[in-house]
Amino acid sequence: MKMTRIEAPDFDLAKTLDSGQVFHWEPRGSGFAGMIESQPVYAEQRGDRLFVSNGAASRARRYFALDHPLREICAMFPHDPAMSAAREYCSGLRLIRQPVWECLATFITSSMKQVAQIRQMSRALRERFGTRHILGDFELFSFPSASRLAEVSEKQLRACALGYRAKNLLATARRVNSGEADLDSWCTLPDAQLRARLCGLPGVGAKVANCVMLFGYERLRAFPIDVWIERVLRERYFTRKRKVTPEKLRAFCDTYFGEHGGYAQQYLFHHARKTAMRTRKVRPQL
DNA sequence: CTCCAGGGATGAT
DNA sequence: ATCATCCATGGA
Repeated sequence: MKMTRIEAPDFDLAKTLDSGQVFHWEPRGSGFAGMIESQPVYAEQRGDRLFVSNGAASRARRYFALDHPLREICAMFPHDPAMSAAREYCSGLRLIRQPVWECLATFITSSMKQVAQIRQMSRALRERFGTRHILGDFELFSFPSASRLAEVSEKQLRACALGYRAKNLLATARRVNSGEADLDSWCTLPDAQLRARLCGLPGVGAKVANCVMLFGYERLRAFPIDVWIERVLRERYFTRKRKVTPEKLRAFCDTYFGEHGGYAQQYLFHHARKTAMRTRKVRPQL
């Protein structure tokens, strides 16, 4: 396969794709294969260089946010023990610029699911309702558009293991398809209004809205609070304090972590999740 | 087997 | 305004 070389300092492709922000990239050869918008892409990292299949360089640079000043962003994180450990563990992790609909739909399916299951649902939706592409020896499927999903049945979505999420995804797809929810035009809204619009969609609450703002709309201040982050906050920032209400957590996150709070959040999330997985493997009991 | 997962909507206090 | 419950599914 013909490849194009991209300079990619301060970037870790594998870590970025394994950090729970995007769910469809799969290991192939010595790299990864996935879709960027409607283009099939193979990407492989060698040191500070990223090699991508021909014709994908421009999209890849933007998708992987290689223009984010990562060193400066990390330097602006708060300096506390939890944050420092996460910063060191997650070096090279970047926040991807995802297509908004794909991001929204995927995170509607994410509620009360593990990352491995979100990947399975994403794959099922793509294979059944997306468009098939061939790239060398690889077969890839685009994420189905809102108009495509708007015409399938709830039963078909449940067959993708969506469970109770099927109804929400279908209802949101129909609102987007009808134009009642114009995701593209929302990119000019200030954070609070964008969040309010997103939360008006079926299956979208504060957590999913913040994920879509962060991963889809590039609102780097958005700070999703899920079960992992809440655990980190209670254990590392609110140690031995009673009456830590959701509002207190929210207020703390929105002020303490600053301008790039979403980056800080992703680093804390990835660090917590990966270290927990490791200790479970090493110590099965207890 | 039990417990839990990148939660949200709804109805009861 | 908080709080409890239910919602499907499968990994660990």
